[in-house]
Parts: sequence; structure tokens; C-alpha cells
Amino acid sequence: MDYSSSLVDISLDLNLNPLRRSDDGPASALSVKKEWSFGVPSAPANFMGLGMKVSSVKEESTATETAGALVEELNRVSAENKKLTEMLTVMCENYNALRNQLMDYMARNAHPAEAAAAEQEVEKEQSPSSLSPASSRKRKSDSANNNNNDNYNLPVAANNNNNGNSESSSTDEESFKRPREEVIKAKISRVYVRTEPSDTGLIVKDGYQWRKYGQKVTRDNPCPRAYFKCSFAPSCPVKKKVQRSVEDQSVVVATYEGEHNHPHPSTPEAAAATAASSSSRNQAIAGSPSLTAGPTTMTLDLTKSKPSAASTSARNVVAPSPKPLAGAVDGPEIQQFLVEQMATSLTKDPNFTAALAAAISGRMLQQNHSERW
DNA sequence: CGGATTTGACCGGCGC
DNA sequence: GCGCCGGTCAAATCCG
Repeated sequence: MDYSSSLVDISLDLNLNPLRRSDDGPASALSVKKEWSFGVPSAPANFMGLGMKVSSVKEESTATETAGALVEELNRVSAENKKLTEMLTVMCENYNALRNQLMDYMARNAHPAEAAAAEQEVEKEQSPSSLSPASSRKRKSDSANNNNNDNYNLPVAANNNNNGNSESSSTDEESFKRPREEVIKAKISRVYVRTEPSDTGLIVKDGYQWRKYGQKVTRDNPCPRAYFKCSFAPSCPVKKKVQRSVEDQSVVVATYEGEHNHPHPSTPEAAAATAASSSSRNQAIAGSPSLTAGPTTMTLDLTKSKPSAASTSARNVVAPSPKPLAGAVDGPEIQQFLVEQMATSLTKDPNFTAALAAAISGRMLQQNHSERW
């Protein structure tokens, strides 16, 4: 399966840089549209000129009207593109979470000894040589903290090691320490997001709510690294680090550690849970700009055909909950079915296919561009 | 006024 | 043992 490629570069590269236009890549109608819409900094002037040319025999007021409409259209399409970028970001994170879970389950089902090896493979793929040594370094207090909190995190470990009971004896803790650390490592994923050059912030919209708890300038990168915890903390242990890439500062690298143990905030279940929990949190979630559009259309529909998969509702995919999924995935054919269902659901979604096409076209253009250098 | 963010201090691992 | 460095804490500050 190609699902082993865990370092997912989801930078849409929707041609933020108008210079790439000069490349004569295979431009579909879609990619042309996206290119057109993302020449944000220079486009308005260009379109003004275009409008004037077209209406050279008409009155000047008509020309400005045309230009105004074009600019308006430009803004609209730009907003649409931004939305698609957010959607893909959210989906990629969900995909990562689900893939990790599936791999864990498969590895453990195959052979306990092979499980660790498989996880180390994942880690190897997810931690290219560019990853600074410090990011893989684990502090003693961290692992201790994770051991203490594993009743709400690390579904695989909870399933296989101690049935989710974190209050086991100290000897249990000792015996499970090593595999757990490997699981923790395997939950690290990195996401690359291309931002507008003018955007200097360190915000990666993935649909979840994050609370910033620190910022640091690291040695190998002049850009500061921001540290975030999931706003559902301490019940949700997920952290993320966001830092601009050294090579291309328009690219933001988000490193996620751990898995969310709650539904994605955009899902109805999460919304209901949130509404029941606290009003302040409600406010924060309602304020998230990416919640209204993407995830609702990106929800995987796994409830349709097979009864065995019916228990694996879409919410389990969006925010994996170990027990129902583990119960549903009973064999290779079921796993195959799940994969097929995921693919079908994704390809049926016009928004996803449009975003994917734009991303691919952008990536191809960039590759052509880099090959010429 | 309460929650989110900022930022300097602090902690612990690692290399010398 | 010491200094460096990444990561975290928590008081101060900001903001809606």
C-alpha cells in the first residue's frame, strides 16, 4: 500500500507565486483557474489593465465597473482556494491519524515482535535526516507524564497493554514502558503548509483548537518555533510545534505529537459534546474559521454497505476511537474494504478532487520549475 | 473579567 | 561539572 508514505506533504502550492506562470506545465482548466486566482499581489493591477483594454471603446466608467467585478471575483476565488487548502489540511491530519491506527493494528495482529519494527519504520519515514536531533529527544518527565496519562491517550497501547487501565501497579508500568515509548514516537507526524508570503504568523488551520504555551528561537532556524497544546488539554495530550521552514519561509512546518482522543471539533458529535461541556469552549470553537466549510464535506461515509463496518461511523474516522475501529477491522478483506470506502468517499467529493487537482498541478509546476534549476 | 497569548525563567538531557 | 539547547512553566499582559 502506498499508505506507508507517512510524511505527507500537503502543501497545496496553489501557485501563490505568480512567477510560476512562466512554466508551461500541463495546465488543466482547473489549474488555470487556480493560478489566475492566486496571483493576489499583482493580479488586481493586471486585471485593471485587462479591463481597460477590453473596454477601450467604451466609457471609462464601464471599464472600472468591469475591473471592479473582476477584482471581486478574484477575491471570491481566493477565498475559495483558501478554504480548500484548509479542507485538505484537516483531511490529511485525519488521514494520518487513521493510517497510524490501522498500521498499529495490522502490525500487532501480524506479530507482536513485528509491531515494534513496523512502528520504527514509520518513525524512520516520518523523521527524515533534516529533523533536528532535539525534536526526537524525549525528556524523562515527558515519558513519565505520558505514562500517567495513558488512560486518555495512546489507544493502541490502551487496547493491547493494559486494557486502558492507567492505574496499574508500578510493575505494570515498568513492563510497558518500552513499547509505549515506541508508540509515542510513531504518533509524530509532520505537515507542510504553504502560506502567503505576506503571512508571517505561525498559524496552521487544521480544524482543531490550539492553545499556545511557548515560543522559542532554535539554533538551526532563525524563525521562532511556536508550541501549541490542544485546547482540550489536559484531557487531550496532543501537541504541535509550528515553525517556518529554513529553506522556504513561505512554508510552515507543523509537527504533531500524539493523537486527539476526542472527535474533530467540526463533527456533530463534537459539537454536541462541546455544547454540553462549557460555554467558553463553545465560543472558541465557533470562532474557528475552518469549521464551517471543509470537514463536513470531507466526512468519510463508512456506514453504507457492510454491517460490520456500520459500527465504524464517520466520526471514528475523523477522530479515531480505538475500540469501535478495532472491532470493525477483523481481517484483510475488511481492511481492504475500509481502504476502498475511503478512496470512494474521497473521490466522490468534488471539493476534494478539485483541491487535489489544483495541488497536483501546482506540485507538477513546481517540480518542472526546480528541475530546470 | 475571563480566556488567550507573550515572554523570561527554569528544567533536564546531552556533549565536551 | 559546565554550558548549550530544546521544551515547558507561569506571571504578566493583551484582548474581546
